[in-house]
Amino acid sequence: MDFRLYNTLTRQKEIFKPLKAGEAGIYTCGPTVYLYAHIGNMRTYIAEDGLVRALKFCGYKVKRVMNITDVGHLTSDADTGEDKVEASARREGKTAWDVVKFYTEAFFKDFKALNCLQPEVLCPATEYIKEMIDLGVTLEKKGFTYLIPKDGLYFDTAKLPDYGKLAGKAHVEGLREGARVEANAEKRNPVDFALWKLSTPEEKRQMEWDSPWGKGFPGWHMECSAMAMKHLGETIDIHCGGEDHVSIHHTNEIAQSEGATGKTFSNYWMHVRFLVMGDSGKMSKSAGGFLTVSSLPEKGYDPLAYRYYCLLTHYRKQLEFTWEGVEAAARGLDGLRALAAKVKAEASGQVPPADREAKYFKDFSGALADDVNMPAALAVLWETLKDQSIPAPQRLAFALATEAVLALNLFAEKAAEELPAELAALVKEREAARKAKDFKRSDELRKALSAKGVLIEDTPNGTTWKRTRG
RNA sequence: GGUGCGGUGGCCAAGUGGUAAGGCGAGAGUCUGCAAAACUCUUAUUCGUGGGUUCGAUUCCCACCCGCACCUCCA
Repeated sequence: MDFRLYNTLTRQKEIFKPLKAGEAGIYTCGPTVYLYAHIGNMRTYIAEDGLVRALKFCGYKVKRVMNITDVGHLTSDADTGEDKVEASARREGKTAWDVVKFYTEAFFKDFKALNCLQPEVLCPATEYIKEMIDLGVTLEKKGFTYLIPKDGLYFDTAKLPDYGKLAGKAHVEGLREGARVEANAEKRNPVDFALWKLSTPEEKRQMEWDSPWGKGFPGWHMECSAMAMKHLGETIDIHCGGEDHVSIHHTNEIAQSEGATGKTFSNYWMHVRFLVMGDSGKMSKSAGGFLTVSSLPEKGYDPLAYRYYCLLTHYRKQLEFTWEGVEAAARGLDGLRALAAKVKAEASGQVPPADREAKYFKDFSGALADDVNMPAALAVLWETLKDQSIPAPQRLAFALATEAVLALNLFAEKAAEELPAELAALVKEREAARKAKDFKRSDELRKALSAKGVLIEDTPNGTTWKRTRG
């Protein structure tokens, strides 16, 4: 089956043709570790995880490379401002290296909580300084660069005829004409960007390295070009990232890489649209109040309810975040798990291999292969699990198979929850009252428990309870 | 100012040139002391507005209205 992917470069869905049959080399822009990642960031990682898992499900051997930006990302993309990591270190009174370590660990904690697969290769930018310098030297030799004294080595975008092809020529022309105030008048073109920034005496950087141009640190775009080519070759299959990277970061990666090699940098570009906050404004790091993955359990939600929420909307459509939406997703996921548990019980221990020739299986993989259409894939799962005409063991086998791509812990055993002694006593008292047919007292107690977030359920096998969210 | 995207039932959301997946919610029934849970059923002749192409458009084209994002730090 053909795997189709929307390619930002051509603005259309294309059949994915890998460089090596059956394999996919993917580079995904990772986090800048100067602060916690927020749930908007995580939407992108969930979508990329979906791509990786979908390709694997469809039989591809995937090598995913993800960078950790631990140096060189300035507070402004115009190559001005402070290095984010250095700024964060100063703010928190830590060393830059401690900041990086702390937020890298925090990131992967969230990453795992959302069931994102660990990338095959992880690369911190600070471990690839040599590769970045080499790339700068190559570009310099080929005449793509110029040096601004006491500032840095810059890429001359006028030297690359198709500069800006990813974002669209007209778009780059718009930038060139300077809709924005140009912060650095010494640049030859407003869209030129730094390959290497020189340390300045007043700056007192914690992270800096020697280079042919002087002591300093790499420009933000350098790491992705250097590391992607190091691990995946001069041309890679798929490059992913958030939609904001189209016009600057990825455009400049292309400029650096293609300038240096003369070859196509990436055959396919996949961009995930933003999660936006409905009422509380923009989801951004600079805005301060942003939600992290840990906000979810704090509100009583399984982080995977957020994964499900993201999967419910196609990655190329803007997703508006609301707590109501998370609630609906959480209920949906609960329902899906309950359905899965029921099917498992019906299957009574039988787990045959999944029938890959069955219509539902093909529908499911077809949805994945159609530009990673997760909402459609989920619909297939729901319909299949409910379809009584399919033997339960077959449905179970299918559900288990879909976990490889949906990763929603459908069959997770719920940890036995303990109720505080006083509430447990109320549950017992109510059960006794109910047995004695004292329904008035029984209903009072049920109401009281409900007010404390405990929902009573009377089953033929006795009374049970469960926590409600709140 | 530049670029791009979207408007589908109460809400979220797939989708297609031949008459609308799925989820949440809601309503009815079964069950229950009553509930809850579960199960069954129901819930858009209609896809922003106005034109056009077509035997036929929600799906293609044009115009318009509305909303949003990116180009500032973002994924």
